[in-house]
Amino acid sequence: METRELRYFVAVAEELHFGRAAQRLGIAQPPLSRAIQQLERRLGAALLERGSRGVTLTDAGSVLLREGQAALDAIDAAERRTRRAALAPTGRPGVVLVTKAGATGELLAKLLDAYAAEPGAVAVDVVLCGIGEQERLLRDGRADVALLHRPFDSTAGLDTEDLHAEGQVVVLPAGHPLTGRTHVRMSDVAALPGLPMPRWPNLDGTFPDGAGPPVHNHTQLLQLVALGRASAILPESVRPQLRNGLVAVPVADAPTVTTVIAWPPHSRSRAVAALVRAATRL
Amino acid sequence: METRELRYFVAVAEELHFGRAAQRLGIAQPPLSRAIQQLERRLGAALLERGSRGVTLTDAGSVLLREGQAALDAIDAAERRTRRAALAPTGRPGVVLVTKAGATGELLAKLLDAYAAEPGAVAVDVVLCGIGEQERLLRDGRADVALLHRPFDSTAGLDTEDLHAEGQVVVLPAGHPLTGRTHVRMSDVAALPGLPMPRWPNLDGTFPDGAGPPVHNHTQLLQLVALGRASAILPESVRPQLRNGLVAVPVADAPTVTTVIAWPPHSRSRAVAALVRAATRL
DNA sequence: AAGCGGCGATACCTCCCCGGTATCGGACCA
DNA sequence: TGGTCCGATACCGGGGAGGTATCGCCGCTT
Repeated sequence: METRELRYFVAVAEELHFGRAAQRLGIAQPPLSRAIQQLERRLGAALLERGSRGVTLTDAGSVLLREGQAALDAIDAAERRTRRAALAPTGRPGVVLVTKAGATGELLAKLLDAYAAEPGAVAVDVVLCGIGEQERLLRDGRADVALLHRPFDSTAGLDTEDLHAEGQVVVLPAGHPLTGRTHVRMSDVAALPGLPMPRWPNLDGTFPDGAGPPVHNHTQLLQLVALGRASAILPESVRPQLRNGLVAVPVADAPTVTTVIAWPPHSRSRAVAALVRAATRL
Repeated sequence: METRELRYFVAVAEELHFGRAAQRLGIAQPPLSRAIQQLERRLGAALLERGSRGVTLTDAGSVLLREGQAALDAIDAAERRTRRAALAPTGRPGVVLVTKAGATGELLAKLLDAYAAEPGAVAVDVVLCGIGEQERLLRDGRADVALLHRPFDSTAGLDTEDLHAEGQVVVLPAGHPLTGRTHVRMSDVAALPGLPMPRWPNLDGTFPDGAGPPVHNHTQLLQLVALGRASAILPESVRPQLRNGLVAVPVADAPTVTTVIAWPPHSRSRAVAALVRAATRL
């Protein structure tokens, strides 16, 4: 199977429309139709159901969509990492570390310090990205190592090492009745009148249904809490970042948040290994 | 990057010889040279060092070899799994389970029984393969789920669930002085005169250097032990398989062997999920 | 030192296949 | 029943992949 065919199929499978897929690929529609037919013939499998109501995926098509996306990511990763390796004349390319904006501030600073103090340390580019994007950045080669937070971030398909575990707190506007308590339970928070949990965007940018206000980052979120429009359950380590007017109360039965360092499983980079070693020694 | 280019590069990088690589690929040498040059130009990276003493890999080339092999495996997996999905008219393709020949006999039987008793169970093809091949079978789509043994098998890049932990025993010919002991230590075994540890083949079929006899499977190994030519450290569960003339003595400080069930991280197969659930309930 | 063999690069040719334009055919709709 | 939306088909042109022949370089031989 050629990557061209895979890219074509993934485009059609995502758009479920030959015309739009062709446009997105920058080619005309007829060659796209032909390429997909040819792919189906060579695989001996019907991938798409062409109905008058548009195009739908067959079971085999769904499999190829998932597996094909993973394969295309692997190819992108190969290309990117090769380019990066070639840029480093010393054989010591820099490392790209990715983490969520607004999280792990202190831990990240300590990690960078500890690593920089090691002999043979190389430059570390820190990339801050949106929710849920880290795994993709690691898989397609735009990043070499990530700081993730279980159970929020998926670590499937990555090698990880646990760094830090912490409980969670509910962040409330100052003066809220619950702020007097030494701790609360999840059920207390879920039932708060007028302070719904906010909604985070899905990977495709849309928002799930629900009552809470849509938010894109932690700053927005905390501002909404301060305005009395929302409540938020966050790891304890947000406490130092809380502005005046916000109070954090421990949630006894919220799941523990574990900060982990993660990297692609077949990584053989010395720099990543050293970074992981530094992290585990923190 | 096209898979054709990747395949060509991987062939050259593995052979370190354009002529042989071309032969292996079934093409002539000049187009291969051209394709590699073009790839290097497009990546803006030197991948190979052409010296009069043959071809060597640059740093960037090493990166592309590793990443490229992973990407090609992902593409093979996409193709194979799509084909398999298309063969199953009910949307319930069979599952391919892979494990080492001669190991996990009892556990595997129990697992297959437990899974078969579940509603909606599908056919399970059991593939027995050689040492160290399981990961590759999972990654390139020839298998869907595997039984592995830590710490011998690498589980990098796979999702796993622990099933069973056991100690190890040293297998000796009956009558050997150590067979009177209730347990031994690694240092006792390492120093045994005339009973060296056997050598297992590497992934490419060659054998590492050393004193022990080369072996390919457990039957060979146990026969050599019975002949007084070798000793072997194996998981406790081999005891029932031991023929007369062989004695097992627990090794107190040998690493614990954990049997795990493993599957590709992005697997969405219902059947694999059910199999894993059945396994964890054993 | 000249010859020779091994190996990758270059030159040049051919043909396939990819992509483009024009058009068709069926389904749904007013 | 004409319109239009959408994928398939027909046909054409150009680029690129692969083949053969040959070159250029290096190291070995005697």
